[in-house]
Amino acid sequence: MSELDRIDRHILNILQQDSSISNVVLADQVGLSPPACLRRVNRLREAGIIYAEVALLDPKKVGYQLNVIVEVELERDRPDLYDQFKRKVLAAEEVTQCYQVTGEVDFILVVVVPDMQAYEAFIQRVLYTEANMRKFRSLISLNRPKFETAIML
Amino acid sequence: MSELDRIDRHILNILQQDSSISNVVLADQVGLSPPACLRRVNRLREAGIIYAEVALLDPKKVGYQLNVIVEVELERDRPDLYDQFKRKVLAAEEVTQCYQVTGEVDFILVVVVPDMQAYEAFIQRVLYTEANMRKFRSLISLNRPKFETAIML
DNA sequence: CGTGAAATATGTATCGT
DNA sequence: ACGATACATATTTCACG
Repeated sequence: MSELDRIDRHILNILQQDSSISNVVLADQVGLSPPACLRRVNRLREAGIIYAEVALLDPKKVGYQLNVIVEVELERDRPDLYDQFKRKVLAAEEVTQCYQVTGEVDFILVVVVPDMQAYEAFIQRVLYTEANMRKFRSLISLNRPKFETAIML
Repeated sequence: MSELDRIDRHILNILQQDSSISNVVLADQVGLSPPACLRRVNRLREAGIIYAEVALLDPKKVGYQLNVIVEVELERDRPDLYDQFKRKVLAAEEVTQCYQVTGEVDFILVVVVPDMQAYEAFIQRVLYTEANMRKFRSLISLNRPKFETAIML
C-alpha cells in the first residue's frame, strides 16, 4: 500500500471538501505545477484511496424528510444467513448505510425515505419477509444536525 | 421551491454517482447541448439542491478501520441543553453523522476513528464531559457493507 | 435551448533535478 | 522518482440568434 506524504494528505483534505475545483486551482493550493498535481490525483484514484467523486443533495429539498436508524437482531445460530440479509440490504434503495456491529445488535441500517408511508412499505418488503429476523427497533429522525463524508488526515 | 423535471432528475442521478464527468459527457447523456446542461447544473447548485461535490475516500485505505454507532440519552427536563450537546458534536471531528431521534434514545452518532484508542479518547473528551448525559451505548462496527450518499430520484 | 467562438483547463512529451 | 515547462487537445463559458 502506498504511503501518503504531506502533499497527498493536503490534496485529499481539499478534495473531500470540494472536488469541483479545477486542477490548476488545486495545484496552486498545494504548491505544485498542474501536471504534477494531476499525476498525484490520478494515482490516488487508481489506488482506490479516492473511490468516488459525487454530488451531495439536500434531502429535504428533494422531498426526503425522514431518516430511520434501524437496529436489527438476527437469529444467532445461522451465521450463513447473514450474507442473505446483507444481499437484501444492498439491493434495497431505501437503505443508504449498513453497519455490521458486535453485541446484542447485529446490524445498524440508515434508511432514507420521503415519509412514513414509504418507511412502512420498506419494512413490509425487506424486514418482515426476513425469515432470519429476531427483532428490530426503529429510531425515527426528522433532524440530521451533522452529515460529513470527510475523514480529515 | 423549484420543481425538478425529468432532465433535472436525470442530471442529479448521474452526478450523485459520478460528479467527475465532464459537462460535455453529461450533456450528451441527458440529451442537451453542453451550455444548456451547464445552466441546469448551476441552477441546481445555486438552489442548494446540490449542496456539495466531494471526493469519497476508502476509510480502510487511510487507516480508519473503526465505525462506532453511539446511542445517546440526555436528561429529559433540560431541552435547552440539547443545543449545547449539538454544538459539541458539530465540533468533534470524529463524529461524521448525528441524528436527533424520537423515543428512548435522543441522538445517534456515527463516529469514525482509526482504532479503539482513538475512540476511548473521543469518549473521554466529548461524552464523559457532558453534564447533561444520562447514558450512552456504543455499537462497534468493523464492517460497513453499504455506504451510499445518493438519493435516486 | 442551440450554435459558434474565445478563454481555460486538461493531458502529454520532454527535460532537469 | 518526482517536478517543471511548453505544447497540443479538450472543455468550459460567453454572446447571440
